Amino acid sequence: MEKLEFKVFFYALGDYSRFMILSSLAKRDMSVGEIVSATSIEQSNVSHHMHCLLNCGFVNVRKNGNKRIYKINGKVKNTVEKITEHIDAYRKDIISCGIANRRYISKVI
Amino acid sequence: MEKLEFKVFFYALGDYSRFMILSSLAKRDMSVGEIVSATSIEQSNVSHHMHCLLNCGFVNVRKNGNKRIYKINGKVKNTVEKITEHIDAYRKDIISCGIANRRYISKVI
DNA sequence: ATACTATATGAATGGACAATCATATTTATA
DNA sequence: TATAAATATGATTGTCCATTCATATAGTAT
Repeated sequence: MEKLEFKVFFYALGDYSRFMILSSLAKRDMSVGEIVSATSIEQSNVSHHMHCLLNCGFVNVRKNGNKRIYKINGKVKNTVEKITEHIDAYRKDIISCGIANRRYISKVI
Repeated sequence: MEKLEFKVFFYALGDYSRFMILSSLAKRDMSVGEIVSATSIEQSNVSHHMHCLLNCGFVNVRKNGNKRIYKINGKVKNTVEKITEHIDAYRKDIISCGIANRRYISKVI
């Protein structure tokens, strides 16, 4: 594995807002407005993230009236689900680790 | 899954240097000097990363003379191997994505 | 055409953190 | 005990990027 793949993978998936957006889209296709409602992330911020996710090929988009409906890529859906399962399975270990007590991480809860 | 677990998981694993250190330790236990040789990461930087990884419970340490031998945690080893497999499997998709062309990612290759 | 809704874009700001450098600590050996 | 080897620690710096705010664009309906 080379640095480029690694960086891209962790950059794109490693942001909580983007991961939440992808988790929402794993359930069903959604417009931007629906994503905003589902995630409580502010609209322009969602748009910025969608730009990133489109750029990655992690999502596709189609028009419906003046709405844009986003759809998650099948492989990405699989990855998101696996990571979610993994984190849930190791939840206790992860939470008990010292990193969880660092200021910058604790304060964002 | 909550934000805290997510943040910890991606913070600890999502750094390329730390991931390379963990990949090395997945093969065998190593002293700091051996990690430095294996990864070409500068010594004090390795020590900082080991501090983080110890803090996480991702590695354990034992003394041998004036050396410190680090050992990877079994669960983390499993995670590192799975992520490596995953990235290798989706390598082409990841590389072809627009993110890979961003300045800050391209220039680090 | 106008007003309204939905979404996108651009610029600015602040915070997180990896890497580096210098130095301290620990252990071994002469 | 003095010196050398191995590792850790502290402080600093630069960069990346998520968020926010303000505004632009596009589509719809009246």
